[in-house]
Amino acid sequence: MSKRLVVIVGPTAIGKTRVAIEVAEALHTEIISCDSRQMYREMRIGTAVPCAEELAAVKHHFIGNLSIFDYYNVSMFEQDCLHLLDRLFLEYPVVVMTGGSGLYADALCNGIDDFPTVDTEIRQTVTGWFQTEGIEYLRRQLKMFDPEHYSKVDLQNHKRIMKAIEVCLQTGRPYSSFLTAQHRPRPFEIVKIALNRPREELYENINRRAGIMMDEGLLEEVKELYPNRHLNALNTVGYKELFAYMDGQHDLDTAVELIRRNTRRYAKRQLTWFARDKAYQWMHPDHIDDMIKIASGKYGGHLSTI
RNA sequence: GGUACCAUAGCUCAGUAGGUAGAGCAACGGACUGAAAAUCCGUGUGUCCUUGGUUCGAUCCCGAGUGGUACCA
Repeated sequence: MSKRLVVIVGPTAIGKTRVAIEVAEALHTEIISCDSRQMYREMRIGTAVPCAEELAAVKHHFIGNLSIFDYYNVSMFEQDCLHLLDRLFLEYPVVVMTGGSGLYADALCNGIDDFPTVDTEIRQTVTGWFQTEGIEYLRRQLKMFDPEHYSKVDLQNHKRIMKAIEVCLQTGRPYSSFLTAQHRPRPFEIVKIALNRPREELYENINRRAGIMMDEGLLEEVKELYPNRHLNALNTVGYKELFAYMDGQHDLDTAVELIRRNTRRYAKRQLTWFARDKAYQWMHPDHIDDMIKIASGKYGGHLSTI
């Protein structure tokens, strides 16, 4: 019998946690989180991880499984998920995946090209080039190492250029030679659902949730993390704005407003990402019964797609 | 009730010696292959309060109205 992965994505604060839990409960299965920040156990309030009650209701994977000091990336997530699914599908015919990190979800659904992990020293070297020589220097290096990628990459985006150079240095091969963009077949069926609601409502949720996080003690969480604020994991909405407040760059009210604005912008970027994949069925988070039907493979009747 | 000032983008405001307008913030759209809640790119979205008048032409000048603010009563 064919196994099925039900992917439920959506912008931050849309209500994914509740939906995923209800669907997973109805199907008596477990949840895989695809959220690049909820993995860090030190970041709980600011990443809105499911509460203890929710975690007790349905077994969740990839929540609080890492430390902010750990190195982790999409490819590792892909592999970890595939291994986990091998195990879960022995027990369950259907597994639910939910989260807001579109790249992570896609890595599991479609696969991602392999290339060697880059040594820390090489990454530091390239980062140093950017800091001391600037982006134009990076562009010249990339043009030399990998003219093909140079012609395609966003030359304004230093991260993209740096990534490519790092791989070139690590392997002695052009970065573009690793890119196949091949869709990797998976030994299970994938059903994709994307949640959305009127923008105004989404923004109300986001604005309200920022206040709730502050009430729950986000500032205290951030204060504990302050000494490590330069770690990548902490370059995150909700944390960076409060670090800036602690540095005296603006007052607390301003910091909270910036968290709200930056979360809104993040939500828009997520929506743009998900919209590109036409396989997603867009649904309102309140239409859980329909989602359970889809998740169970029962497509009959009217579905409240939006 | 009287006098003065104001009315332009979602908000705060600038401006046009009369030729249908622009900043900041907010907002909107897009890209994305191992740091992705990251990173990067693009876009003014407007009955210039309403209505008469002067004018080839009014957001701008004049009158009236409406709404607001301040002061005097």
